[in-house]
Amino acid sequence: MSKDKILTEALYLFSNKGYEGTALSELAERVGMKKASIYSHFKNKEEIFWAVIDGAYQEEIAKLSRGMKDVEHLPFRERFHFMMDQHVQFYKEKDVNANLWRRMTMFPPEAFKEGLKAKLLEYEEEFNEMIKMDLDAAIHSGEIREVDGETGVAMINCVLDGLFVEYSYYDEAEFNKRVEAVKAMTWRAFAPIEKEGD
Amino acid sequence: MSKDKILTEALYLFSNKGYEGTALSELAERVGMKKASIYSHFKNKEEIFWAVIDGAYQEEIAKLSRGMKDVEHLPFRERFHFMMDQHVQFYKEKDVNANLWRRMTMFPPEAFKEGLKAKLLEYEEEFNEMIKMDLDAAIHSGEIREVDGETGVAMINCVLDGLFVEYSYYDEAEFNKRVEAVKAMTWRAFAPIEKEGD
DNA sequence: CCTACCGATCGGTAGG
DNA sequence: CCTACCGATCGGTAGG
Repeated sequence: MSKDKILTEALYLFSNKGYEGTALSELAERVGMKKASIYSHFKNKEEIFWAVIDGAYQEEIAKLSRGMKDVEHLPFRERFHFMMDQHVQFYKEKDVNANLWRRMTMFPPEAFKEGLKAKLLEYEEEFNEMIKMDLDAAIHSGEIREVDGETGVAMINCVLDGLFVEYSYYDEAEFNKRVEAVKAMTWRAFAPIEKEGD
Repeated sequence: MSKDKILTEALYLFSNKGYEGTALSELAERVGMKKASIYSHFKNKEEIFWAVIDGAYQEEIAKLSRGMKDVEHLPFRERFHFMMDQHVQFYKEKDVNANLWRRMTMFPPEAFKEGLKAKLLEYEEEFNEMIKMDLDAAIHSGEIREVDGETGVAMINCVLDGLFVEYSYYDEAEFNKRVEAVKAMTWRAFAPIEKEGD
């Protein structure tokens, strides 16, 4: 369907050039139609924008809970590494989605600022709730050191955000080295005192 | 001088609206002259861009080495907290500079990508070299746990990058809570095993 | 889904 | 530092 094709190409362009940086003429060319024809499918550029954002958001929420289900039987340390790797993998392979997220988080088009913020906080709350429960369980089983739930969650969020940024300015090899370093160091912050990890 | 005024206002606009998002007509209006008059001071928009970037870069380098000098006599743990706070302070107060940095790191205008990357890596190398020496000294004096230099540097960079991003999407109070959490947890990753910090 | 067009705005120039 | 203008491109519409 043409409508889907428009959304796919719009995702690509918004992700790489931003909202204002994307011309409908270029979008039309990628889709293989004339600019005016886009208006048979969408009311205006803004409507395309929200359709793209909603699509990306749904996809992420689904992926998140799918990923969590897969590993709930593993020991915490492995869950931790898995979660880090999953996010890193996401930064790498679904460049379009991750990039769109990056852009809209940090530099939302002025007019859509409020709406975007709401969507992002919604996502984060869901994520935080999952992590906090996970940490509590790991503390009780002695798999990690005592830590306040919010503090642990804040730390994990922060290193993920850091890697999120760094992916866009290091080459692949350097980035991979940094991911391993950060995983090891973050683990040291959580690890029980007696049995030192690495 | 009008030229300085142009640069000041251009810094503000590039920082808040990006390069392509800044119209020379708006810049002129802020400066208090007509658009065409800008061309008596600069060859074109691109020349304004590089003048702004160079100014911001020089300012950062100067601030970095000034800050480091101030604290070299303190114990590592305090140096560590100071360095974190200094960066956070920078994110907060010089919103223009930090925001420009954020933008140009993550979403450089296509044409200036290469030039910007070079400048950023230059800055980072300087920063990394300072941190690595600092870590080595702290390991020798037993103030922190044994850690590979690059690994430690990568960790510090990552949490700073994470906070860098997060500043733009939390409110002040929430952000401050996160800064404290991340400082405490990062310190746990570096702290000696015997004497637990917090 | 197209041709043909709109008013507005962009970066930049001529000429003073 | 200004008035007056340029060609190109923007999002969007009329009418089929």
